[in-house]
Amino acid sequence: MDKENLWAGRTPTIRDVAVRAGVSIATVSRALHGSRPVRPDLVVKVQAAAEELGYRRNALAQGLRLQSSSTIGMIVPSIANPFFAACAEGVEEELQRSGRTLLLSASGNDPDLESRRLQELVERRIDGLIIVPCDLKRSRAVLAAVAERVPVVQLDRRVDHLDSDWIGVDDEVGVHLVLAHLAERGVGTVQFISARTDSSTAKRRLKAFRAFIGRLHLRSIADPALGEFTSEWGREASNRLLTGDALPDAVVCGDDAIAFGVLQSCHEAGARVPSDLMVTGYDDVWFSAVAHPPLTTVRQPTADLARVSIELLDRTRELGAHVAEHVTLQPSLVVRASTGIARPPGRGPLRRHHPSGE
Amino acid sequence: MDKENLWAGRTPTIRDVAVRAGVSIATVSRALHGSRPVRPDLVVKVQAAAEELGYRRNALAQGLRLQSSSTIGMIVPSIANPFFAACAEGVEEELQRSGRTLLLSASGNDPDLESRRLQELVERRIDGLIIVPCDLKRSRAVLAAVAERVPVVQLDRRVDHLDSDWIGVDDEVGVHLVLAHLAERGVGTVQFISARTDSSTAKRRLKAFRAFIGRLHLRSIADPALGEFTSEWGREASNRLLTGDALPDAVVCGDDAIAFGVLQSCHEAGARVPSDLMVTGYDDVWFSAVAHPPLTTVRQPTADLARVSIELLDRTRELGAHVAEHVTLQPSLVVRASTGIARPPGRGPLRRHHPSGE
DNA sequence: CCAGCGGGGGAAAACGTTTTCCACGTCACC
DNA sequence: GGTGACGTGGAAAACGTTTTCCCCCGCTGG
Repeated sequence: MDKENLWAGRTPTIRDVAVRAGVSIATVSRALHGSRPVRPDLVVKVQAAAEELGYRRNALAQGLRLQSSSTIGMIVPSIANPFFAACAEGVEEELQRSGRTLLLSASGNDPDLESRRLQELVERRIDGLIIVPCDLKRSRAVLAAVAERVPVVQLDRRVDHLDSDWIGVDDEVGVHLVLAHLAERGVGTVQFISARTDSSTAKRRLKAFRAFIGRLHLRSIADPALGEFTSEWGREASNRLLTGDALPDAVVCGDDAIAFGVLQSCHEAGARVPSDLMVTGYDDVWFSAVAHPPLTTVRQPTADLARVSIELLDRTRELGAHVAEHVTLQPSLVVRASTGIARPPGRGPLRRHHPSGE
Repeated sequence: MDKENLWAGRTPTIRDVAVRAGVSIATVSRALHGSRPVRPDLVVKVQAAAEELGYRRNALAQGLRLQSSSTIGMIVPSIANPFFAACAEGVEEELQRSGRTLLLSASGNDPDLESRRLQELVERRIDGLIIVPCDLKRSRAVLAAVAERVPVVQLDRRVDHLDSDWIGVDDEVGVHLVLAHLAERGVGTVQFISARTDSSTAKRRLKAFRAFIGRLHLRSIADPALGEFTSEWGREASNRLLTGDALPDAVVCGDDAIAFGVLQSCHEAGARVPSDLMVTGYDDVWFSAVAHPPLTTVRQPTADLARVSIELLDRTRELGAHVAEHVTLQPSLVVRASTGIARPPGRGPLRRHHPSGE
């Protein structure tokens, strides 16, 4: 087999199809897209020729001509963060329905990196941008510049004072759901462990926390511990807490990753969750359900977030520049064992199978 | 003067820069890329003009002309699976160094979907493809066709009988590490919970498991339970196991997600890990470290996998078609508490802080 | 002083599409 | 039977680059 040839061989173009079908390239284009009527027999011939040659449109050329790459760019702080991964997966899935593809970049929570990748995407002539801006302030300038050239939707997080579409969930409600639930469970004292307020979500959750504890007659035993949205930080902050001389009834975490760190720290220190200490997360990433104990957390509807992101993008595309739209979805509380009743003790001895007779 | 043109939202082209700098477009191109010497004063002028206009190259046009999109396509079964997410993040990071970007798609473990997304990527004229083929057999045909047009690297999984580069880790060694470790810890009986052998990794791990248990004097109490690489399946299989009338000393899981499901099931049934039952995972995704108990697992070096993938791609690009290369990296065992000694009991009563005086 | 050469700028030809024209038949209608 | 109208195919012009030529100019060496 002449693999050699094929490697060297040009991939077939619309011109090759035209020759083979004995028509002009214009006719080929029209036959394949139906953009104008073509005699039925020619359509058949063209399709046959395309099929035989294994013709595939060149999306670059098409994009150049059409001034639209049918490509959407997305920038998230980290792909490995399962919340963002879920959003990205949702977006990707949604895009496939309209034959578009996803250009995915990670900013690593670094505004400079973020800005560079943004430029990259603009150069690729993306038709729209979905971004989880990493920094409340420092992401603003570049993003503003980009927003003048291409439709932009901010997802989850947002920057200050930028007139751009945004889609996210209501952090006030989310935090309120958690705190109200804790209050109902008889919690008196809490500790908030979250991330520094560089991002809008961290900021809003903190603000909401401060606003609601008083109203719900909860008491914070110490200033909120603010670090990063990572399990390492959760572990560290929790360790500090557990070695301190006062323990709250519950630890409220800024996201699930932090909560995992807290849970681990509790296990290591021998603090039992929820009987000694309740723990809550935020995001409802898929494995918060299989944590030990399963985590009470605030669900953000990632599929909806993804869907609406694209709706907003498309609307902006149609309408042209218009007044920015802010869509706020409602979160829901997922109650699991980390704020529930301690699990019942094991039910009697386990039967064990031994290789050679008992 | 065509100030008119420069105005309305049109993003500036190389031609605009040329006009502003008072040179030809050829000179602009050369000045910006240094592809041929240009008089220093002109270089300065061009750069200034480009800067002032906010000029950004049009990657579509460039790609069309250069016959290379400086884009790499990647297809994984699911972005939400943290192992693949880690690989994708590694690839993305690596690509940025050479100014390329990542086109990421998810196949959802469906060969038909996979094939469609593959076509999409080919149309986008990706310079290379990194794929985790979802099905050992059914992914082959399309992939073979694509491999004739564009450099392909299979990552982690691979299809049968395809002459293409592959990079992954040695599953024999990985499984052996786990089993040898268990044997050393005095385990006599084991149960394997993994995924159906539609994928090469599932198949190889199963084969290795079967090959080594005998040699290490372990005994499998039942046929391996084969489902999917999900925590739901782990949970289900484990539930069946725990309600059966025989319990192994250890459960060996095909990946970490399964292991999480198993852990959860154990907690629910009151089986203590590792004292009643040891559990091992595979992949070492980031939160296996914060599971309860932290999971003993096989680490796959995702960053290396990503790096080598791209090296292979680039080499194929340089050399043209060449005999396929298979790179096998070595996994390592990460021993944690899920096969260790049960954690020491809590150290005395915890101090609790109460709102109003103790 | 002239021929040759080298340095460097510009015109123009691709790259593969889509779409606007234009041309050519055929038909219908007066 | 002439003349529009209509239906449909083809030529060609973009889209924004990079790069191959070609040309001009100044220098150098004989």
